[in-house]
Amino acid sequence: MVSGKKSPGNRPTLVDVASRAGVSTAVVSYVVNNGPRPVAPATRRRVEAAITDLGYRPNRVARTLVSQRSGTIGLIVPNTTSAFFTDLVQAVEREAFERGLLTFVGNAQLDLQHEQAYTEAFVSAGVDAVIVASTDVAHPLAHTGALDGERVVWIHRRPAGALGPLVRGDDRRGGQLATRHLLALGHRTVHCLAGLERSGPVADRVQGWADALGATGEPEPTLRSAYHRAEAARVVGPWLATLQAPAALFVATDEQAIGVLAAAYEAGVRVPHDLAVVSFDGTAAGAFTAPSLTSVALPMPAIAAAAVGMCLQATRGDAAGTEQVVMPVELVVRRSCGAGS
Amino acid sequence: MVSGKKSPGNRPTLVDVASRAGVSTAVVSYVVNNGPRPVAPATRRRVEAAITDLGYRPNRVARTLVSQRSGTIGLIVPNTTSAFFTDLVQAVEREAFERGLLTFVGNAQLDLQHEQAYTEAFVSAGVDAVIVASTDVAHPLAHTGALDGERVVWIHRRPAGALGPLVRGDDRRGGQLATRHLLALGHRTVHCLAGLERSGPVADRVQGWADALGATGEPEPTLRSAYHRAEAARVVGPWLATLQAPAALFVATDEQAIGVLAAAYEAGVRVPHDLAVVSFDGTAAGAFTAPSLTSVALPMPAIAAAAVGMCLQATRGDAAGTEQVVMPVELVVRRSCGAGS
DNA sequence: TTGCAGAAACTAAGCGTTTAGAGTACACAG
DNA sequence: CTGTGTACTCTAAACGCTTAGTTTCTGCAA
Repeated sequence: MVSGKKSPGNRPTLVDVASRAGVSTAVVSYVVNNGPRPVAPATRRRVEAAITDLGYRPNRVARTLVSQRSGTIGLIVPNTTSAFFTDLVQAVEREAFERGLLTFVGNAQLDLQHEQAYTEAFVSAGVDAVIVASTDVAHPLAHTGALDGERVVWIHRRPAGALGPLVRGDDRRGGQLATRHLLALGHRTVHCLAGLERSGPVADRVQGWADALGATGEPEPTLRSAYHRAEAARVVGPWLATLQAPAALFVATDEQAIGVLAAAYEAGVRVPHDLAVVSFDGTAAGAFTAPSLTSVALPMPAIAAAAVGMCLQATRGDAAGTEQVVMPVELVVRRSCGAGS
Repeated sequence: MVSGKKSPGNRPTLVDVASRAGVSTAVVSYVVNNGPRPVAPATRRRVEAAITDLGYRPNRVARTLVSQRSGTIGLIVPNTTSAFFTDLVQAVEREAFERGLLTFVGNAQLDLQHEQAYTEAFVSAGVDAVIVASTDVAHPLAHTGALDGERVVWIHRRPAGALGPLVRGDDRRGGQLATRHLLALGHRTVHCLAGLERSGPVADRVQGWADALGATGEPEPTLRSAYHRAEAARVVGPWLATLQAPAALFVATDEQAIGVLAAAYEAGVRVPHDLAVVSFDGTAAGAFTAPSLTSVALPMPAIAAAAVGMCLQATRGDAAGTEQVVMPVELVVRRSCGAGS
């Protein structure tokens, strides 16, 4: 260690740039940030030259510490592998990057403990906001106040008692759309594979299904399964064995529909010939199943844009606690319903 | 603003805890970190009480700034949606969380500019290491020295001239395994859908295919496509139209195989009856296609564990620049090859 | 020449931690 | 009673950056 202050391998800092350009660190900061104060053109050029020469890159950590803004957001999803969340992560991360934000991704693994752990970890990591697609039950942090003063944007559903804007799709209308489409194709009735809970976005879709069937009271879906393909396949298998073809089935999520397709293939049930299927989400995965899925599509890029936009809005803790954006849905017709081109 | 120092909404800091416990911040730090110095049991209890009362959570940002360790890693993948990388992100993030690390995910969008931007952003965000599954071409930062002194772990392939340990699967052997399996099933020959490049992990798989066929010289696959399902479907479509059934096809990645299955369905080519398919990666997605994919599986959890482990190892810049871990592969037999149970 | 405004640059106080170095208090041997 | 450990605890200097508050320097009017 002969060198003066620090081992030469270290990244250059503001001080290095300042001394090389013969100015104070303040000036360097001003030019780096196109700062709050003006810098003379000649000085600016000298600083820029020093920055280039040294290969200086601002240290986000230090910047975050003092400015209280990190340029990062956290995204928490129930899992990373199901079709919908894969698309969501992709869309959010992309949108964020375009706006100069880095994304932390947290996989709650369908577990509230994890969801909580991630939320806290992200906050302590200084994220400017966290986007939560909550596991479909009451969010544990909504009540503890651990989120107070933090900017939280909810996607899909906002747990009871939680604060922060919500971005969601028009689930009920989507359910109607899907069901009516199958009805219009000549099916006398439409079955439904729903999720496990009685409320929340997926329940709304099921409600839409019931609406279209003219049902009243609490809808009772034909089948229920957790939101992953394996479980959906398992649940639908026995049902397929006793199927009176032709039949029609509305599946509440693409993820489950992928399981249904797999089970149908195994059971020798031909889709759409014996069983017409329409699902919900409009995921990328659904476009390349065999057969491809007719699905009610959520405008994922718009959802991501809205959510990320809300992360940037105003300062934390503003009163807009109950803001809500409902995104329009659209039926994308492919093969699985039997009407595909 | 009547309150003493700061608005009460702010999170408590070390100073708050210290003053409430009647100790210095150093002591608080020692108990929080089970620190480098001992703390008397009674004092420790007082500090712990203060922490609980105040709901204190250490600020990762400040901690990172001084300790130069952030407890975060960055993961950069060419895209987030294809089957393999979905599984990789999932596995790495999970492994990291279990070791107390947070994960930044960067989607290079198959673009080197993005890959570079993410790498720099992650480094400036203070990640302890970055795991890169590089877009399959020369990595732009490998040469600029921008990564010097940073801990980088490569997955899948290490660009020429790059430093840092590599974790990869036994691609060539996997290609042999897949091809031999099809041969053993009675096929006289096996076709191959490869990737676009002539070298790298996927090229190794193709080499394995050629090995099994007893070919010599540079292997010439039947078809080539980019690594996404849409492109694979497009490329394989015309070929399917002229297919002499029964035939056998080795597809270099699950992602492409999903496209092949979709195209086959569209073309009325029955898999495995008319076309036996074996692919490579062993992704979760491949288990629920119709038909399910027989695939050479990479041990994803082990790969993630190895990669994350290497992130933690030693300090940055150690000499282990060319370390390499080759993971064993295993043929998972399902339906698409025609031998499935 | 003096005074003053405005522009540009500098100084220094943090942001919330970690951690060497420097006490302090007490127990016990001499 | 003094000297020397031992066992904690405290003080204060970073970490790299942002940004008020202040100073310095010009140019120009009077």
